[in-house]
Amino acid sequence: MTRHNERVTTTSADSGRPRTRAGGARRRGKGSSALASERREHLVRLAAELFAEKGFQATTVRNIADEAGILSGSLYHHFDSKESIVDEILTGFYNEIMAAYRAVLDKGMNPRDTVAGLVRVAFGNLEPHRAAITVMQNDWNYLKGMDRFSYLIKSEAEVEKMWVDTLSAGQKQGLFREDLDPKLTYRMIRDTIWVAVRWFKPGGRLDAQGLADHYLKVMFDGINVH
Amino acid sequence: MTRHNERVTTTSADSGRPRTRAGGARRRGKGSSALASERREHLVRLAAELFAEKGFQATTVRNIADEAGILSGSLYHHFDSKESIVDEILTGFYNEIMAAYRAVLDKGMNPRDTVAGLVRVAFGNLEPHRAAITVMQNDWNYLKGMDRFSYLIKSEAEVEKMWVDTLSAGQKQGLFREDLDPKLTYRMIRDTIWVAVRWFKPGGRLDAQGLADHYLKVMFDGINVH
Amino acid sequence: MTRHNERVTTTSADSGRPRTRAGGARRRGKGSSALASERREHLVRLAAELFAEKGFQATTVRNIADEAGILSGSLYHHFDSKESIVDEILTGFYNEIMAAYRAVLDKGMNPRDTVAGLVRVAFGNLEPHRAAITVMQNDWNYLKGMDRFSYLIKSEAEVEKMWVDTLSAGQKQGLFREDLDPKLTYRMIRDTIWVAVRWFKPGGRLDAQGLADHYLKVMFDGINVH
Amino acid sequence: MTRHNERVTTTSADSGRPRTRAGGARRRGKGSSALASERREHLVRLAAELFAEKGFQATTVRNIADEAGILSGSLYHHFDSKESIVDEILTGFYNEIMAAYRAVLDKGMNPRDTVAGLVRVAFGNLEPHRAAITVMQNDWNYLKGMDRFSYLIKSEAEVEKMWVDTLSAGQKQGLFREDLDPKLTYRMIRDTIWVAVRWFKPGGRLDAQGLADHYLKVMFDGINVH
DNA sequence: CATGAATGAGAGTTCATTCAT
DNA sequence: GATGAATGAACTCTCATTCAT
Repeated sequence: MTRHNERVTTTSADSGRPRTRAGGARRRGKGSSALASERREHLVRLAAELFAEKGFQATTVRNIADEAGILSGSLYHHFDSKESIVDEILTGFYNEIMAAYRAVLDKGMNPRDTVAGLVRVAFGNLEPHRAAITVMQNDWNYLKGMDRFSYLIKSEAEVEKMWVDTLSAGQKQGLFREDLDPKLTYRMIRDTIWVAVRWFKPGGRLDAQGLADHYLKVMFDGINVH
Repeated sequence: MTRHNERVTTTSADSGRPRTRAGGARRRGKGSSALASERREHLVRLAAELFAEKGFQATTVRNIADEAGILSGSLYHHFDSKESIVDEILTGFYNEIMAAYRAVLDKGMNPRDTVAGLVRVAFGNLEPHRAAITVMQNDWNYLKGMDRFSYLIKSEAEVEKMWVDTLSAGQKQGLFREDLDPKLTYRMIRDTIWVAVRWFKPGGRLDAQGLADHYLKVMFDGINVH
Repeated sequence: MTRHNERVTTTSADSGRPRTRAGGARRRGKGSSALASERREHLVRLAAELFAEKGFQATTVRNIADEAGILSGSLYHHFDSKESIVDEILTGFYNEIMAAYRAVLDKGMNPRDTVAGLVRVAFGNLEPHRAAITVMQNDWNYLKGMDRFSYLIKSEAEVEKMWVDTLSAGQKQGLFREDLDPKLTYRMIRDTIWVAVRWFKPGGRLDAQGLADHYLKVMFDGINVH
Repeated sequence: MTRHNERVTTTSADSGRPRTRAGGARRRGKGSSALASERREHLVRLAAELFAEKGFQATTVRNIADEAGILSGSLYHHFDSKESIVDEILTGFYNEIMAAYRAVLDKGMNPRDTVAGLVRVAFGNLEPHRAAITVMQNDWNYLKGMDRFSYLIKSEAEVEKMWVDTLSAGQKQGLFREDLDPKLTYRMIRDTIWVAVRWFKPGGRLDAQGLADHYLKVMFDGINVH
């Protein structure tokens, strides 16, 4: 359970991604396991901050180790590799947001309320998953080249389908304008939300839900006076 | 004329940024200058493509040299450093877009048309400056830490002022809704436009101006049916 | 305790010289420290030999690593840079000799005996600090250009003061000829001693103290028969 | 006559040192030859200044070319290599000083006056050959490793013989103290003179001959009051 | 004679990773 | 679990030198 590189993706079968050093015998009592897990999560959080601040490539494993007060080699007791750390960060984010998105859809609301719900979910993740989202924004171009992260592409495709279906349904029901390209519209909405992570400061003038409200206003009715 | 590190920033006084190796006597005839400049620009374009594709850090100078069919050391005949190449890319982009933005403002149109004009300028740069914009999107977090690129921050501030002033004027004239935060709105608009570079493919279904039209519709009137 | 770049200069306050990579948390037990220090000193000695033999610039870090039987990159586990190695070499030498000089002065002998004492101290360092002195003689011109080594200039000034004061006092007391320029005389003495490192071979006909005796004879009474 | 790498050593047969590119046909009218020679000498002087200031290794051919207002490649119209430039500098110095030393010996004076003459010759070269002497002092360790400069070692041996013979003769004639080692004494004298180049400033309080006088006083009679 | 572009070897340095203790 | 030493590959950059124009 606390093996290296653990990732539970609820969406895709965890097929075929490599799992280095997996075979070794590693059993432990329950108590220490929990402690180990805590330590591990702590390290992941430290790493996430650094990745967000300086970028994945620019962050060295020594940076992370320094922050944790250990030597860089010692990190390899907890993680297979630098990649597996960022993997853990992103997986955590994706698991949560996918579940939240599905919960919105499962409510079976009308398309307008569904869209509002999805937007609120996204903005709601801005604070708790700030680091993961920042990494996605800044380092996606680099990470996407690695087989290991192909699951992100799959999840992204699933999210796109959720949105496009909802937007199209909204058009059919006369809620949304007919002259919009659902795919294009989705992309704009998505990007606008996530990119906010670059300047959003928790504890600033507006909190995440205030931002969501502001954004929904513009998105639904535009900036013009009608 | 063909000195290393040449950059003409129309905005900021070019004060104090280092100009390596420039000191020596270097005067030249005339004809060769144009040829040298062509070669140089060719190399810059090659580098821009690679930076856009793989990221600034992940692109090695050998990658660039390989692409140009020369050895990595030979690049240093044309450029001081890897940084000075990306500098040239970004400066070219900023010089052009700043001039275009100012031209829009100088027309003295009403705020709505001005906003439309600014948006069209931005989308219009998506194709010719695709690489530069991609680098800005993906590597900004890394580049911003370097003194050398502080001019980008200055330019960015100037652009923000253009937008915020225009949006505020529009609100005063009753063109834009009063309940919008101009600064927040600007940021959303800005990010939404630039981030499009990630998926925009020249020669696709919509060209840049088609995108601009689509975007202006949503921005001005929202996705709702009124 | 075993941090990189450690240097204890007893003369100058260690103000403001950079201490790369030092920031991270780094605390240690005790026993290993001594071993680490031994390894480090061994490497410093190897490097010193090479610097003395081939010059600082002409000695590559790969040369040093080869001599130590490791890879060049591994040196950076122990030292920040090539410069920090030579720094360590020179600091060790300066700390020792400054202390020895001060000890001579603290005895409060008459100027003639003091001068003799200083000369003997200098010659006495020829063997144990042969490499450092050689580097000072051959590479000073290069090293003096670096901020990092400004402490050498300060120490040198302090030494000059010791000598000039002693020589002047000797003149006042009628021990040394009045028609000598103390500063000029000091420089001649100093250079004559240190430059001997170029041909002095430990285990040769004369040992360092034999040399000192020979030199003192010439210095005090000249080569003429009186 | 104006071929690359020209060196006329009056001492040693110019045996076997490589002469790159020597074969090529290169004839010229007398007038242009003189001009070329002037240009060449100018470049050598520029290079000598730089070598003296920064050291041979630390001076790049670009440094030299910059100083001359040309491109680095253009230097190779005048010289085979960086080494051949320093060779020219040192050869010029050695030719002159060897001739001057021999002239002193040829006067057949008594050993004391001969020693004084040799010392004055040496100090007299401090100003006109400051750069060459500086290079010898600072870069000798590096240059001595190259076959090309073996002639320096030969000349040095010849000079040593001149001195040692003179000092020994002086001892036999009862002019110099018996308890001195001639070889050791010679080395001290030699080093003390040349090393003065490090701090000797033309136009300072003492000119070269003033320095020589000061030095001869100390050397002959010591610093003690008798 | 000079230019300008390129070569090719090698420099110092970085860094993810391994592993015996 | 952690240390500390090391690996090995790669990186940016430098520089003497060559040569077609």
